[in-house]
Amino acid sequence: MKHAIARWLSQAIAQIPDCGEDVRGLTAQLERTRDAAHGDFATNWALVAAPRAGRKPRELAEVLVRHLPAHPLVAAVTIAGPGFVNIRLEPDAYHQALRELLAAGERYGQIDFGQGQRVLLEFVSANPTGPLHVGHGRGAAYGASLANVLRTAGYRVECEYYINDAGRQMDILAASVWLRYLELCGETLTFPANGYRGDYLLPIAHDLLAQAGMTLRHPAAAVFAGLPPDEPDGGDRERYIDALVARTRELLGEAGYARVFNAGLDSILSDIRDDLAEFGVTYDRWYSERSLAMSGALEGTLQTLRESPHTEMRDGALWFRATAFGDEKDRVVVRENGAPTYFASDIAYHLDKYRRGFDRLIDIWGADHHGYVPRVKAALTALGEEADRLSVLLIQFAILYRGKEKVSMSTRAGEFVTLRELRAEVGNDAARFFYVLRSHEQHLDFDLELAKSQSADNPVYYVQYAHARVCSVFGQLAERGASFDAAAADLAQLTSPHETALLVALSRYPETIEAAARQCAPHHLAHYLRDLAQDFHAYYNAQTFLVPDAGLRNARLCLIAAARQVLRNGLGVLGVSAPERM
RNA sequence: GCGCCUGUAGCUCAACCGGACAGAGCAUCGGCCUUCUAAGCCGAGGGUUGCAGGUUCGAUUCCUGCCAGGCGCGCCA
Repeated sequence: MKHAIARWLSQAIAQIPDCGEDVRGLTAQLERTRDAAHGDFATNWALVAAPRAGRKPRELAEVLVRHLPAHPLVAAVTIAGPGFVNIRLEPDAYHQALRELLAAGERYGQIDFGQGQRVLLEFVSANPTGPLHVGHGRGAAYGASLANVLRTAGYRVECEYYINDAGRQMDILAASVWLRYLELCGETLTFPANGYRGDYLLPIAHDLLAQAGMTLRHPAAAVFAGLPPDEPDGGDRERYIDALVARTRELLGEAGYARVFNAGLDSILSDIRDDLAEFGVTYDRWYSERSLAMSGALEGTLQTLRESPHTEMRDGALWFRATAFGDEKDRVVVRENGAPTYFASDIAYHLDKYRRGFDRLIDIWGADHHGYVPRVKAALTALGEEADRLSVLLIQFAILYRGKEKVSMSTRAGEFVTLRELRAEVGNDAARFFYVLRSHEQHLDFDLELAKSQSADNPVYYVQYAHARVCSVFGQLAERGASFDAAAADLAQLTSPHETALLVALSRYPETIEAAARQCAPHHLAHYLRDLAQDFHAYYNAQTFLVPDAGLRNARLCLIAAARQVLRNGLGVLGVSAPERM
């Protein structure tokens, strides 16, 4: 609907004589009016164009109005205020839109904004060193909802999870798994301060013991002999854990080490995968960091960097001159000891993404990684790629509350930490909805009590209840032995304020999808659905739908059937169920 | 110290590329179930958009400077 009006306007503007190209080329900004007295839509074209045309805004507005041809949907065009052009639609415009909505069904809201552009969306990508926590949950809900929003808006989206399965943290995990295994074998040992201490390693160690038996066992004395002191003994926890990792490798040999390493990785990764799948978050591809090394992509990238004028050897390490591309500091890509940094893998990974032919790359990162953005973009620029094709969306932290009380996020307190626990307590629907209720760049206060409450306070139930209520009305209709006949509906009778409000709200759905896609902001959709539910509930309380007059009854049923459709479509995009009864 | 983000009603947050009178929910107060689900509805009060300037027809939005909070500043990932 908005599209049609916008096209009509820009065509008229292009026809206006006595204006420069720059003025005619200005696309009209078309907005919904805030105040019904201003009609349905308003454009500020005359105000924006006036300075460039060297004419007064109101005068320009008059010229525009004179050049607007008649339009079947438009009832009146008026000039108001400093030079707004207000457009009032024919009531029938909304009735037509309602018919189109019902005909489109689950496709209603699918628009061509993205024009089939290919987008690669990478999100969560948490290190597979432990279960996902509530912070990852927000990234998961946001990423999955954004993927759906973009798909609905006409993009071809692929979702990807980058598995950080290389590097020091994974070695520490492997060593931690092995120590737990040794404990099960009967060895007595002191767990390292910097090891992974979580209980989730215990079943992994158990499985390892069940499958490998004692073949990986070494006496604790041999494991710890000659290691530097750990932190509790006045030593350095980092140096200690690195020595322990080296010892683990040495004693287990390549095959044994790989076995322990993979036991940890596979188990944790499949847990993450299941957790996300249960949360309605699925990926087209799980991309392994290790595969970059194995395929030679990493070495290839390093070679290109070495040969480029943008790196230099300094203190035995290979440095990338990031400062030449606007970063604060130069960055190491290959350490003095010959090992590539995480940054090196990340350059290779992003380069690979670019080469896979996407029009646009989107990375969703935790806000604590924001300092990392300039160096990645710098590296891509240095390697001749357009850094602008990559958008890094930073997602702020979620803070859990139980009522007024902040929930401690520390593992030790035994409070909520994992996404799995959160889902178990509040349910997937509430979790998905709450996570995307706020703008991603805003800190999120997540109230567990509210998310669980089955009341009007809870926006999830509020929206779902609207859907269930429509279903219930149709149930009643069937019980009374009547049926719904859209063709018999006399839509012209939908004239009450509640009906008008609902009609307008329904017509706004495609625009909401567009706004959410343009701004990568699924929260617009969540807010829209709440507003739509509100319009429906108000209507429900004010008027009876199942009236004797068949024309009116079917018209009202058309309207609420449309509301149900949009609620279902919108909730689907957010990954929230639309129950038929509650 | 430097860099990025955020300051909007008592609380949590919206405000589409700079638009018309800054909007919701919660909380507070007052009403509505013999009637399609009260997990609902109706009404009321509540604001110097952190502060001070600037840009212009117009600023919550853009610019500058302060103040407050968060995050980041590793040959970690």
